[in-house]
Amino acid sequence: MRRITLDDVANLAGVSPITVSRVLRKPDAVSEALRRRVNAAIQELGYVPNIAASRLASSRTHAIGVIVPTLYNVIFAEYLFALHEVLVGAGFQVIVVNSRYSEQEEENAIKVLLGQRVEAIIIAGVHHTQLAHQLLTRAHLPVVETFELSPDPIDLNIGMLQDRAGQAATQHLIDRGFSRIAFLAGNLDHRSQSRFDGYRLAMQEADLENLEIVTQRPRHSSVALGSDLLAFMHERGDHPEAIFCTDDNVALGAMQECRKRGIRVPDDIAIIGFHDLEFSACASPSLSSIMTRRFETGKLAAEKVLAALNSTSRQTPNQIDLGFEVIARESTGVTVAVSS
Amino acid sequence: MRRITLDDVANLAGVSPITVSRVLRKPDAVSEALRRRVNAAIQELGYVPNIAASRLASSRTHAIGVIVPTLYNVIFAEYLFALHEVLVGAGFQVIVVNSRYSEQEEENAIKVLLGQRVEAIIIAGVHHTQLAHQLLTRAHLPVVETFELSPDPIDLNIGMLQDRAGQAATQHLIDRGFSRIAFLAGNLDHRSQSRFDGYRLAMQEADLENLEIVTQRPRHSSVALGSDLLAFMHERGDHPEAIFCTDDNVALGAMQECRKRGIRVPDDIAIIGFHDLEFSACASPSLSSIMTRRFETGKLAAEKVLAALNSTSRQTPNQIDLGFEVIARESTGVTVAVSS
DNA sequence: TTGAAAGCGCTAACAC
DNA sequence: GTGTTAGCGCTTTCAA
Repeated sequence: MRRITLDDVANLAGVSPITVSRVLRKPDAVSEALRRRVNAAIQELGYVPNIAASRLASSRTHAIGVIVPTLYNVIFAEYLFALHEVLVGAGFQVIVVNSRYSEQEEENAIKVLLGQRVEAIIIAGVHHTQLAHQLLTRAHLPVVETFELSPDPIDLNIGMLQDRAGQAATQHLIDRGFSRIAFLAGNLDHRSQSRFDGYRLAMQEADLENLEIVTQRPRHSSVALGSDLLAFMHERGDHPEAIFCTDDNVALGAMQECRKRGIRVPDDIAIIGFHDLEFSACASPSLSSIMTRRFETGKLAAEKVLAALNSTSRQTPNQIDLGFEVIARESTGVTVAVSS
Repeated sequence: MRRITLDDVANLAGVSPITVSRVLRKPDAVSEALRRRVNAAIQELGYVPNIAASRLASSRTHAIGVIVPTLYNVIFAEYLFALHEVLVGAGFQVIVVNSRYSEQEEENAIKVLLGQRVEAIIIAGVHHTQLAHQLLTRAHLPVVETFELSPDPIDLNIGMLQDRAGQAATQHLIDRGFSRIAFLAGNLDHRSQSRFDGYRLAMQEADLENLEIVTQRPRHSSVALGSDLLAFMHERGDHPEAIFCTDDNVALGAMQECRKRGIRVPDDIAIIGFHDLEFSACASPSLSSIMTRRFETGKLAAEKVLAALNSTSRQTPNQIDLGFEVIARESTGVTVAVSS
C-alpha cells in the first residue's frame, strides 16, 4: 500500500507537483480554480505531506530543540507550556528531550537535536560537558540557556541568580530571628547547589556558619523525600529552629512529617521552600517560599529565539536576569492577609 | 557556511559515500581500516548526519508519536517516563504532542504526527473526533489507546475501567458507614466523568442517590482547586460526611482547606482521592486513594508497539485491563500499619 | 499564475 | 568488503 505523495495529488488534480506544493504553503499564489481542484484531490486521497522530504528540500526544519532535566518537576512543565505557546503559535515544532540531570545525557540530547537540524536550542541550565559546549558554539544557531545565569553564556541567557535566591531565603529566616537553620535537599543539581551556596554565605555573614545542618540524599525532589528527610533529621537528633528546603515539594513533605510528629509549624520549626508552587499559598500553614519565574522564562526564551531567527544579524551575547521574590507566609511565622 | 555532508566525509576519507553511511549504521560491515579512516574524517569535520535525509531515503523514521492531554498532571509525566525508557532504549525517537484535553487539538496532533510519518501512535484516551478516528484507522500503523478501556478500540487498548474505579472509591466510603457523600472535581474530562458515573451508580445502588453533592468548576485539577472547591462547598452550606475527589491533588487541597477551617479529617469529614500519587501516603492524615498503574500503562504500550512493529502480521484488536486498587488510609478512618 | 528541471542528503538494490 | 546507480518526496530556481 504505497503512501500518497504530492505527485499523486498533482496527477489527480491535473496540475504540476509544484502547484500542489504552492497550494499547501502559499495558497494566495495560486488561482482559486486550481486551488479548489487541488484541495479536492488532497481530500479525496487523504494526502498528508511528508515533512522529512519538505525539510530536506527546503533545508528548513521549523523545529526548535528544548532540553530539560525531567518532566516530573512541575516547574519544567510550566516552562515548557510557555515555550510551546509561543513557538507552536509561530509555526514551529518543539522537540523536547530529557537530560535526566546528567551532563552526559544532555550532550547526547544535543547531538540528537543537531541531527534533527533544529533551528535553535533552548536548554535548561548552564553547565555542560566540554564537547556539548563546543557543539553548541559551533552549531551556529541561536542557543538560549535558562534558569541560571552563566558567567560565560554561549549565546543568550535568561535566568536568575540561584545563589542570591538561596541567600535571600536564608536571610529571611535569619531576619525572623532564627539562628539554628538547616538546609534540606535531595539531589544537589547545579541549581540546588547554588542555593546551598547562598545559604552558606548568608549563614557565614550572620556569623552562624557553625550551626548549619545539611541533610542530603541522592533522590529527586518530591513530597515523599521531604517527609523522609525531616524524619531522618529528627531521628538523628537534629532539631533546628528553621529549615530552608530546596523546593516546595520537599517543604510540603517536611511540613506533613512535622504534623505527624507533633512538631508545630512555625512555632517549633519554621519552614521556607523554593519556587512558590501553586499549592504553597493554600497549604496549612501557608508556605513561605521564593517565587521564581518559570513561565516568563519560557516565554521570553521562545520570543528571543524567534527574534534571532528573524534577524540575520548575529546578536551580541546577552543576559537577562528575571529575578525572584521572597514570599513570606505563615510557615515562617508571618501573618498573611486573607486573599483568594 | 555550508553544512558538512556525508559526501564531504567520504571525500576526506577517500571512500565512497555509501561506505560512510555503512560506518554509521552497520559498522561491522566495513573493514576496520576504512572504518577508522571514516571515523577520523567524521571527527575532523564535526559531521552530524541529516536525519531528514536519512528518513526520506530509507522511508523509516524511527519515530513514535505520543499524545497526552497535558504535562501538568504528574500521571502523564510518569506514563511518558515509562514510554521513553522502552522506546528510546529500542532506538526510537518519541514525539510528544499535547491535546490540552481538546478533541480538536487531538485531531491536529494526529495530523502533525502523521506528517512526521511516525511509525506508531500512542494516545491517552479513547474519545476522538470522527476525523481523528478515521485518520487513525486508515493510517495503517499500530495505534495504542491508553488510560481507559474503549467499547470499540481502534487497534490496541491498554487501560482500566474508570467508572468501576469511581464506583469502588464511593463504595469504600459507603462501606465505612458514610451516606452523605460528595464528589469533587474541576474539569470533567472523559475519565473524570466516568469516575463520576461510577460514583452515581454506587450511590444509586446503596439507595443514596438523593444525597449526592457535586461541585464542578472549569479548572484543571490542582491542589489550589481542591482548596477552592472545599471552601465553595462549605460556604454554600453543604456539609457532607465524606468526599470523593477526582484526584489526589484536589483531595490534598480539600484536606488543607479543612485544616484551615478547623474541620477534622476524617472525624468531621472523610476524604478519598484518586491515582495514589507519591505524596498521598505521607500526607497527614495519610490519604486514602485509588491506585492506578500509569507506569505500567506506558511500559506496556511501548512494548506492544515494538512488538507490532517487529511482526508483519496484523494483530487482532486487543484490550488489556490493568485494573486499580483501593488504598485505604487514615483520611477515611482506616488505621494504617506503619511502613516506610 | 503556472511549470520544467535540478537537487536537498541520504540509502536501497544491485553489481563487482 | 566496497562502489555505482537511482531514487526517496519535496522545494528551489528559473523560465514562460
